[in-house]
Amino acid sequence: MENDINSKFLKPYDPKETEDKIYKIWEESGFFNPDVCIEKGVTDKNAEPFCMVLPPPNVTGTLHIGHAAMLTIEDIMIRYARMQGKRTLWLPGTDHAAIATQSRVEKNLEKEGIKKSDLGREEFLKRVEKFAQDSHDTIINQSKKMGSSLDWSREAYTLDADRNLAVRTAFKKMYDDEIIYRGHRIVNWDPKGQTVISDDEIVYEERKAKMYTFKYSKDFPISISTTRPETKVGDTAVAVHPEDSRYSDYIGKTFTINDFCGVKLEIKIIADQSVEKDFGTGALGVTPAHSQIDAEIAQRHNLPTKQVINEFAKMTVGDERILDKKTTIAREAIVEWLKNENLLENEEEISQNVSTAERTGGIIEPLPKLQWFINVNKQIKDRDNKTLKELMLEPVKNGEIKIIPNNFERVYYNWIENLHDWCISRQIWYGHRIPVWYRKTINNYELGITNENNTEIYCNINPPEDIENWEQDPDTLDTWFSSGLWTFSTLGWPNIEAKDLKTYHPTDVLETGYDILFFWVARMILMSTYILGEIPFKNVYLHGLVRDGQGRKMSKSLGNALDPLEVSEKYGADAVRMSLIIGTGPGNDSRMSEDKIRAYKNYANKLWNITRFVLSSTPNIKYDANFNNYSNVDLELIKERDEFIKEITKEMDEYKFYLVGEKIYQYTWSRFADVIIEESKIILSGNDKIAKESREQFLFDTLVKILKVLHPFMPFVTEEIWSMMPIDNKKLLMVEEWPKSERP
RNA sequence: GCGCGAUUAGCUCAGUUGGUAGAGCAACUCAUUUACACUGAGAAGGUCGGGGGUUCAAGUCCCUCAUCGCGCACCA
Repeated sequence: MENDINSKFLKPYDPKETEDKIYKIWEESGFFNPDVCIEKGVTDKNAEPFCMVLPPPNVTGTLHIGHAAMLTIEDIMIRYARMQGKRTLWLPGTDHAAIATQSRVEKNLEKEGIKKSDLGREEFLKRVEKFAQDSHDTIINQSKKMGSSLDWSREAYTLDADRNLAVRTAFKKMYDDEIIYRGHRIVNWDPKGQTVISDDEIVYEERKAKMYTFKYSKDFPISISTTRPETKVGDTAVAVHPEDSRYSDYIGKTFTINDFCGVKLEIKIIADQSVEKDFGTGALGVTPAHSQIDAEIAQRHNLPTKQVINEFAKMTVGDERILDKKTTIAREAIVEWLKNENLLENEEEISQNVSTAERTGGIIEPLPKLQWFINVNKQIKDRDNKTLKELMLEPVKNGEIKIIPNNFERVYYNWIENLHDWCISRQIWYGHRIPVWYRKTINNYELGITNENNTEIYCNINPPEDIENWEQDPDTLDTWFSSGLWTFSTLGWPNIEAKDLKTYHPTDVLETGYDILFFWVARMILMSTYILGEIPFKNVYLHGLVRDGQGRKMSKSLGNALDPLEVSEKYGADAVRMSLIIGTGPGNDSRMSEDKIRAYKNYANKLWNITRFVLSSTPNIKYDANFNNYSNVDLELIKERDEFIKEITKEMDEYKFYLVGEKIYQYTWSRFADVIIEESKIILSGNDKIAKESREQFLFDTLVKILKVLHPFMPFVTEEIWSMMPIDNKKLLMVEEWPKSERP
């Protein structure tokens, strides 16, 4: 019987006509779900599991090209594992991204002239949820367009009911273990976002600033330097180095300054090791309420704390010159006053790092506030008296968790060494509400302001029964708290008997951008080792940023951003996937250009035409995967091909996808098409029946193998071609077996 | 200040345990309807950032300098 060549091959390959259709076939097959694979007999029920969780994209809009790169790398790993017969799960989800989402919606409302306070908490949250839902739908749709073989039946959201239960359960456990505590400390306050943020959410921006050197008063014996004169109205001490002979006579004395720009100061001279003799005047004005370092000094020396700046970055002391003025205005006023009083000794332009909030851009104001923290230095009984820091460090040090590329291991250690307690409470509305209730009393309860540690506290997974006597903490949790639980909250935890949890945790690979190594990867290790006593994943594969052709960051304002959907529409998702993979080693930034994508679109078509040639040259073939009557010439070619497959299989296992993609490209094009097919024309038109049959089988067999190894990279075109291959009893290509390099 | 990268063809990048410098893209010359013009053949293009060292042998290992990029810390 003659095999009819599909007439589709007479036209160039058209990804537009193909990709949506193919994705639908995959979805309807159910094979994205490992349970279905077992049910339908394509995966052995005792097969080794392989699991990845998708780093949940933020529901702040749409996917960018970086997401497309992430989806591609992960889909390659997943499809490869599935074709190797593993019980393969890739679990999707999205992230509520607390601050990021809330501030996006706030900005949108601002355009309509609406403030969130006008709406109130409930109404505002409805708006955020609507926005989040729309973003979610867009994101899911985009992920499908990229060909991601995610198990949609297990989709999760960091703020849905199951994840909320996980969050409350984790919080309660940490509270009971005294890992979570409430404390009055200097925190990073974002006046723009009106919330506290963690150290990791600070972005340093180098800016020019003026450093002023002056005395508090004419009689004061020591000059000090600062870039923030307005904070000096909150000074309670001047610190000098203990061995600084210039100032030793003054140590221990207290000076009263009756009028420092309208404010009375009591300044004690103290000696502290942390002061550098050679910096500035060698003397440091101590402002305990508005500097982390100063607060530490103040604590060591029992100094009073005097808050002079409020949550709106406005002054709370002084007279009309500074009272209620923004810090920047007050600064000018004080400098002006210093000049008039002849106290200013020096004014110098320096460059300094200004702390800004990652999401709002607001300049951070250190303020003393009562907040919730995770203690990273407390010894934990259930974990061999190790601290969270140690728990995070150990599995990476001893190789239980491998980071690829491994130079990031040192970066990780470096971060842990400098780690302070993690502030987890946020004064925003969109997020997991803190599962803590305070007893209402008549006079001592005002939310978050006068409320002190002596209030009766109830912390539990569920609210107290006599709820009318209690008020829940108004704050929500840092978004990374729920993200930290992601590897197991998505698999059924806190039900520790959940089948998925038992089967798939620890997960195999966590693939994500190196930019969230601390935010996310470290926090997952923290949560998993502490809560479950096991690592969250065995391998961490870090990818870099996708930049434009000139190496610049892609951004809307530069106009160089490539929209993954737009280019997929134009060149096909397969071409976009290939161009995102090739030339991209782990941990390195990569470059993207339309030229590159176009090249891989041509490749898809090349493969299409190779198929056309092979099928039209073998019209009577009865493909036999175990054919053994090969000519000597063909045996040589088989040897070479199988060597090639062996090599790329090894490289797949070493996560060198950028290499494998390129090698398959080269083998198919430069070797198979340009040389082998050209030579075949002579053999196929000749009279040697044996040689002809051998060559037909070889061409067909090699095409089959190319389709298989290429499938993880270019799933759409390979599946489409596969569907038209005259092969008996074939499955979908996505669940076919990855070729073995050894011949029987 | 501490740490991490990078520097190889015009551009983007590979380069395994040290063993005759590789690929893609671009540009150049030729072929002209071929399975495929979303094509084929060919040629060109490199003191591997500089200097020093180890070695029979260094793009690769060691030291040093330079330039670029990044992270963390400091930021009186």
